[in-house]
Amino acid sequence: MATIRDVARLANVSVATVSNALNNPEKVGPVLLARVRAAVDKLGYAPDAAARSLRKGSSGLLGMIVGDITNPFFSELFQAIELAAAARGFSVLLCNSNETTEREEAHLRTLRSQRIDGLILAPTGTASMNRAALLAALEIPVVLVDRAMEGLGYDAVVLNNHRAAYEATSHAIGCGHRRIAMINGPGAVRTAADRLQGYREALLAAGLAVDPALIRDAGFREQSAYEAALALLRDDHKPTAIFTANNLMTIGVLRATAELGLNCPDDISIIGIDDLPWAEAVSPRLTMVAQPVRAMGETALDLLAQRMAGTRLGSGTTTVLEPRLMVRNSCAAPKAMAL
Amino acid sequence: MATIRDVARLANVSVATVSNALNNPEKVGPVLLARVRAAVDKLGYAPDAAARSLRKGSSGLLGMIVGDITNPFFSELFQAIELAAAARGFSVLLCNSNETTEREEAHLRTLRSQRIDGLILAPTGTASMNRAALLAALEIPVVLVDRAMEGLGYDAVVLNNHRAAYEATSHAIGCGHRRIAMINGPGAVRTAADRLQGYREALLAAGLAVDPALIRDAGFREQSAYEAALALLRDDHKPTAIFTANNLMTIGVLRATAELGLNCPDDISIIGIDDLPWAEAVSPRLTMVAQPVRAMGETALDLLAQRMAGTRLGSGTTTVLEPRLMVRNSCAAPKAMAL
DNA sequence: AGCCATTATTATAACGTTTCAATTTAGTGA
DNA sequence: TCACTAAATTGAAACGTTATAATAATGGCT
Repeated sequence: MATIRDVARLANVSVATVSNALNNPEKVGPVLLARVRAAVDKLGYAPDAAARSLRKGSSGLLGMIVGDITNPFFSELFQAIELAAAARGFSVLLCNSNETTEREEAHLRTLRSQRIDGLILAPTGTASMNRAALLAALEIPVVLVDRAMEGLGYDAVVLNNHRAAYEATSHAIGCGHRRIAMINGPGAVRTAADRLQGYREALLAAGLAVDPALIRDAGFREQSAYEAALALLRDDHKPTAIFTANNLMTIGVLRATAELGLNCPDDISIIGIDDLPWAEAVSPRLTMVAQPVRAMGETALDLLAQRMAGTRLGSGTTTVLEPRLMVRNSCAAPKAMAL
Repeated sequence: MATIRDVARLANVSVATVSNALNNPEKVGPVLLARVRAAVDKLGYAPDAAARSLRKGSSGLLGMIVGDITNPFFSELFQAIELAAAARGFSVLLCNSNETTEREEAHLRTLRSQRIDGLILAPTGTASMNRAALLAALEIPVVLVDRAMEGLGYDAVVLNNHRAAYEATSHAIGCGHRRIAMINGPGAVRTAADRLQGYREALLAAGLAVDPALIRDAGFREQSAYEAALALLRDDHKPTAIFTANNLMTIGVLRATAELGLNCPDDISIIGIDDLPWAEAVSPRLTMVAQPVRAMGETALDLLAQRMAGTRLGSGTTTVLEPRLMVRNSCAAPKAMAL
């Protein structure tokens, strides 16, 4: 593999000139520039990122940690972020924490060794002292996505979770539902807490009571949501609609209704947060509250870039993005509606 | 950020000893070992990957290029590969080519600069001279996944595409179908060609004619598959079953049938290659031919590791993995069957 | 023509590791 | 106790860049 010295020799210039020709073309004369470029082409020279990183003190690498890349929300988010990063000359090291704190911390360690210039973190679960320490040890800008973490001073980009839940619940109410169950994430997670609050307020605003029996914590997991939905739907006094707080849990609920042979939306209405790429492909088409995933990724990367460039200072702020209700067919008027 | 010198100073040993303590613990005495470890802990020292890479000539980084990380097949594949790589001490730089050759080549270039130690490539589209040159310039082991590329001498891990299509088609025939359409990828891609061949042979083996009007090329894309299905289903002499050659196209077909108000499987049966995480969640549950994604990732990484370690030599070979038919409900006996 | 102010070019010192060869220390047998 | 071998420790070179400071070349003015 050709080095910068080979290029310099071939172009008959100094290595400094080659470096300049590549990084500050305006600083080198036209004839040498041409000679260097020709030599670079002929040798197929590609600068060694490690050497550059060592000398410059910055690697051109960003880290991104997500809980589950298999989740369409995260894979779309990564797609948006990688695109935005590439446009700015950064590569992204994607890490899958599998929703466990250990792997998240392990990844944090390797990212530190890689001397990443910035980190996009979708924190798994709840706060952890250890994690906070590892993040601080990174000594680089961090932007949180999807879930904010209070008190650490990081920028964050999150959905207006309250509004998302409020709109979903209101839509169900508008369809004529009175008993609306909510399958939520763990109460300790801020995102889940906000969504619960939005659900409650929508109910209250419509003059409906909040029935604790209709609120289940399924930890944002599909299997638990499946079980919760099964329990809910087997109950004598079952709900006419189920509102799920994320895409995985929506799938779990779908599975439960299919298994029970229930027809949606005739027997049970379903509405969830997080749009799915195939929401329009199934019957009934799924009514969902979509997150602006692309905008989320772009905003996060923008914030990160500003921090890295030093054009943004001070304590982090939380950017709140608005959800969009995608009205389709899975949430409709209950068939056997008691008027 | 602490360097190895800081550790050496604190532990009162030479930098060489610190390096050895970290990389070849057996080569350093117990008391110094302990001193070094204590110092490392106290300083929170993490070796600089760039410096190490520069000196050792290997980066500990693997590259992985996929066409669309949003596709569940690829995100599961990445998950498996990242896990296997981490177990061997490698990090993975994931690149999304968005199915375009330009971005794929751009990624190839940055991966080269990063001096990755190995590459997992899911090549987009057909062969390209330029790509072949870029790959060769990498001068590192490459393992192809999902699609083999003939004549370049790389190892590859692929599905037994012929068998997958054969089984899918046979299953449809077994259900009583006689007019089975196939929505396929571009004929120029080996994967698509093999699947077509499997479809044909299954038909022939059952004594059925191959009707060219029932075979459509939708380029492995959802939208094209949607359009193809629409055309197919509006025809007077329409098929009773549709076989799709990948997951995206299955979604497209689903959308088309939903739009036409057709009931699956009563009006139209559907069977496709690539399982989907939500195949059991929708009604009807989708009958699909699953790829052994996890095994694929592990095999690919294994091959790559062997090449990198130099324990595997010679020209590359293609490992063929077997599909698994997941019989569910979307492919059933045609209702109005002309006997 | 001669001087000064730019502008182009270059030599060289880092950056933080690993590794080789050299040195020191410890251990053995006579 | 001494030579000799093996094991432990270390000094210093090298990896391929970039950036700084120094030098060389250019051009504009009197």
